[in-house]
Amino acid sequence: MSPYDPSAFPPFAVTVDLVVLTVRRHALCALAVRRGEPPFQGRWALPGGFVRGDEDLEAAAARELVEETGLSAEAGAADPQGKGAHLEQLATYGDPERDPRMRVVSVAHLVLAPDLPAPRAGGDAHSARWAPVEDFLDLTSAPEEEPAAPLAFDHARILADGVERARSKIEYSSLATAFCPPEFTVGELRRVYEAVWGVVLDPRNFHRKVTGTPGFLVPTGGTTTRQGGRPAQLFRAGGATLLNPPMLRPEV
Amino acid sequence: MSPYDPSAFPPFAVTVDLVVLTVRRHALCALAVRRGEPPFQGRWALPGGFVRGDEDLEAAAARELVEETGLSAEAGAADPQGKGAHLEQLATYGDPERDPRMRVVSVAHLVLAPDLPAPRAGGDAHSARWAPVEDFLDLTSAPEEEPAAPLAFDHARILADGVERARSKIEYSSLATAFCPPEFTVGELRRVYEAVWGVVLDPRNFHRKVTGTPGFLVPTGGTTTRQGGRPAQLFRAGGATLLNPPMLRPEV
DNA sequence: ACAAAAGTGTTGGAGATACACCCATGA
DNA sequence: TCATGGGTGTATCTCCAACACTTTTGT
Repeated sequence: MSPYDPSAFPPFAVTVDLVVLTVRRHALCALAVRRGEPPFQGRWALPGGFVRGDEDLEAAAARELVEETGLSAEAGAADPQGKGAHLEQLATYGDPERDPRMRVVSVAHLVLAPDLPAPRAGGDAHSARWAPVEDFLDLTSAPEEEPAAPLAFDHARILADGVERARSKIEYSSLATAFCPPEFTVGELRRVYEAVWGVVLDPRNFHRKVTGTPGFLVPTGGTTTRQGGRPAQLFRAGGATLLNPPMLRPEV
Repeated sequence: MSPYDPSAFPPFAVTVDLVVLTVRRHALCALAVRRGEPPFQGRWALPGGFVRGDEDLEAAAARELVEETGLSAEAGAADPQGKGAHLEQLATYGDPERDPRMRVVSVAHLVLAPDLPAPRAGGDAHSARWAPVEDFLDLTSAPEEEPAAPLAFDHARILADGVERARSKIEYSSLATAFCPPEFTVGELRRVYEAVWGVVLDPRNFHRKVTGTPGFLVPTGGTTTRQGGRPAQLFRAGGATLLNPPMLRPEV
């Protein structure tokens, strides 16, 4: 079986799919687009598209993100300037039956973004929406408004993997700041943790912990009262990417 | 840009590459095969091969593992029976220039195996060897015997990612047992941690910690003196996959 | 004045490190 | 008897959960 035997490397299509997460109204939400063509026409799906012949995987993910949401992304650690969203590779899905049209291998990417104005539906997408991840994952509970219904293809599985990655990664990295605007308060950061983990945290201990972790937060000097109550200090994300000690998720 | 426009999905070849790790003589070692054909003929590389047209990615990885090493693998958590090695997806590498012949996307997988007899070179591989991972990664230090030289393609990067994954995963999961034979002693498990992390651990505290973590180890009732000294209890891997509390890696 | 959110002090307990000490075997 | 590795006990230290309490705004 020489590697030059054409039958040894059957042709594949390679796509990128995006799990785009944000925190809105105290809930972890994912971006979904409505499919305009078969298969799964009219169903919700993750944004994504084909990788071009001369394009790196990460570049393809960043391009699709811009096309479908208008967001710019920066790979690697959350960028302290807040110019764009965090983007990282998630996992690759290649079940031979996952796309009825042909053999498609999809390299899923995870994007974490601050809360944004309504998503702009661009490119192929006929419409786009944010919805709480439970609407796509807990098919047992019936959501109030339009049920998000099962996602197309194997996208529910991909979304679940992305959510799990985000939940575990904010524990030992400073990635939670990727969900915040460039300047944010400790309370806003705490609400990110509470939404992503689905727990309530003690505000006092949380404050001490994050301000005491070296490199996590740097004060900007400003304050804000946008959450009401006593004015809160504003912070930017610090340079640290790994938190030591990690944030502790309350036991399941 | 309809998805049925042929130019929209240029053909890719999809391969799996394997980072196969084990602990031998108190060192973390990786499996490498010598390439029999260009490009990089004669150079060491990670084992791997093309994914077949009707084959799942994980199945392809397991098949390549058997073909090149004779090892059977079981996906997911380390199998308590010890019938095969642990296998999980690592990451996907798709730089357009990574293979000079054509556009190849490689889905790398991580395999953790107990120490084994000499690897059997099967399939395409002309020869195979275990070598300490430093021989492939620290190109500054000159190894004693044959220098392993830089690995072919982007395999040094893939190996580094696999090693990093193994190092962090044994911290919060029971995966270290995948490096041990089906029945093992606490001391043998400790030597796995020491080799993978490159540290020395206090045997007394380590013993207390692992035997006190629920679900990590289950005693078989037997004992052994194969390490010399006082007979040690034998254990199997317990059902737990996530360790709570995690093992703590001594600070860098 | 009151509600709401920010931030500080204090305390008790869980778990980690460091290390003294004992146990059971082979040579 | 000694070397070797296995295993237990115990003091000290660090960090965390819990919660009382003060501060500073908007209404």
